Amino acid sequence: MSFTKVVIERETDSEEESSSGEENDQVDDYPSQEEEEDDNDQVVENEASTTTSRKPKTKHITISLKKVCKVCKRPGHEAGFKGATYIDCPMKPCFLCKMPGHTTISCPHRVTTEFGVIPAPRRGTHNSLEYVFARQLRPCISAIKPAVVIPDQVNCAVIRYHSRRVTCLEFHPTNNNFLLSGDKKGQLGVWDFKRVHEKTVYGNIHGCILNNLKFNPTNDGTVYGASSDGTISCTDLETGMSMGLINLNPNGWQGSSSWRMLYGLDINSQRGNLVAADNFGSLYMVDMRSNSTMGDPVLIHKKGSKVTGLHCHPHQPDLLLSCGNDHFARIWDMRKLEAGSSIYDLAHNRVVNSAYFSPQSGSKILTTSQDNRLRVWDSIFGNMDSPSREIVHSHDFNRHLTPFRAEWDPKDPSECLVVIGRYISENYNGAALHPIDFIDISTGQLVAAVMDPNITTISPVNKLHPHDDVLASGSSRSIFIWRPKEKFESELQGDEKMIILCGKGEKKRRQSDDESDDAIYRSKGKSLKTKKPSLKSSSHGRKRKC
DNA sequence: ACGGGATGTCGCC
DNA sequence: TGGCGACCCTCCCG
Repeated sequence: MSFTKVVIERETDSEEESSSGEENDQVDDYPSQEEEEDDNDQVVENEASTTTSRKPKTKHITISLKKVCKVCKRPGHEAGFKGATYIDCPMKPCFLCKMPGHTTISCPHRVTTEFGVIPAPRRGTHNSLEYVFARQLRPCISAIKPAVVIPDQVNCAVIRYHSRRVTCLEFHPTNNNFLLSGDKKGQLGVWDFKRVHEKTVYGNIHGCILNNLKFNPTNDGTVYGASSDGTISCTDLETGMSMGLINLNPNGWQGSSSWRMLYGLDINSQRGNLVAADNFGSLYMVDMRSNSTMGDPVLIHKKGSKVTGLHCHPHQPDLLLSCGNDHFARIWDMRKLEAGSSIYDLAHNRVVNSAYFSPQSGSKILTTSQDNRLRVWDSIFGNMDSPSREIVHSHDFNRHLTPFRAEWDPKDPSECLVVIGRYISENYNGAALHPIDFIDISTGQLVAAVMDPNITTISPVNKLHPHDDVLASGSSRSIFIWRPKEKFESELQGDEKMIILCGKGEKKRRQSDDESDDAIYRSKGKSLKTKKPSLKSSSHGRKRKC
């Protein structure tokens, strides 16, 4: 192991070294004497003695510019990006599966097409019913699984659409080309991605993070939003006029310990209720006919902990699913909602970012937890005491990123395909890219990892279209629409894409809210004549059918 | 090109 | 139980 060595000459006259502390500063407080000896003491000592004997009046400080690990500050190894490949610190547990003894590079879960699956232990699974299921039914299920087309090419995009990072996306339920987006600032974007220049951002609805958006099932011209400003809004998409349904901070800012934020949001159309939950563990219900709150808030997660998500069962109006920072996802009967009365508590090792019933039958639950695992809980064939499957996948918590949430494909009748962005990057031809992963939860296999060489940021927010083969992804402040390559080519005649670049900076955006900053580029497969993001056709995007 | 800032969660005291 | 500091493969801006 050889490190660069630099010798600094310093005039000291006859004076003794004033303080060792100063010297320590120069060598960056590290390494300590003992470890210095351990590593390459010989060189250091020789250097010091020869230099001092040659020039007695000059004190030489030998600095070994040891490449110190950026993560653990120890010498002998390096961590961080080497080109487009990230080298893990060997002192830390694997960044992917969180187990000690190896790094991400050598993690057995890294190649998720082959591994990545831990079948969770299931008690009492050796009965005859289980045997019959495994022997006779399971092969049929995989055989009838329909071919799924993966949207793998960027079709159009709005670069820097929002002035802060995107936090949620929602497709319009009936108008297939409309995408709504929320951001960290509380702004609501309405974009017609078929006529890409038709986009609006409403900035006066919420004061901070727009955490969730849900359409009104009886009037799809209005959308509800839950925000960290403590309000639930109901906004008319045409006018941008908004009405508040709940305000948990009517007295304004009284300090962070009392400020309430709303995260989870869903609509129970059969019961005519809107449910929302806050960062103190409470659930609120609103009657959508009268827009009035119903009853008192109910504590559904640990007191003082954030409820990160809510989801109503697609068929059974009495079932509600919640998840939170107390490491649990819980199933509730809405007819008797009271603290501690949950039907099931689904335990996780870390914070649960999201929990969703499967979109068609509602018989499965998909959870995303910050322990880098997706879990599937099966209410028909599984035991709700433990997940029927755990899938190791990189979607860690990072305070600067919108939390990752694995989402079902609403069009997949077999309820197997889910989409989720990936945190750790992969080296694709010298670029560190963060793919959006499509995973088959019945096998744990990675079906596709889609990426574009121009999207170098992480895409934590992803939504699959309810009817079409379209994926919307939110990456930093930009929004991308992905479509399958075949469709893309037949419908758009070649590689044509529409890319909109919004204003360069926030300052500019603030000064003029008109579209003058925007530039629209049309691309026919060739690279754009601009240094701005060009979104050239990607040769990296992989597409497979499952 | 580099450095600062924003700021969730968790473990420790 | 509450406050504080460490964690972190971010991302944007000056």
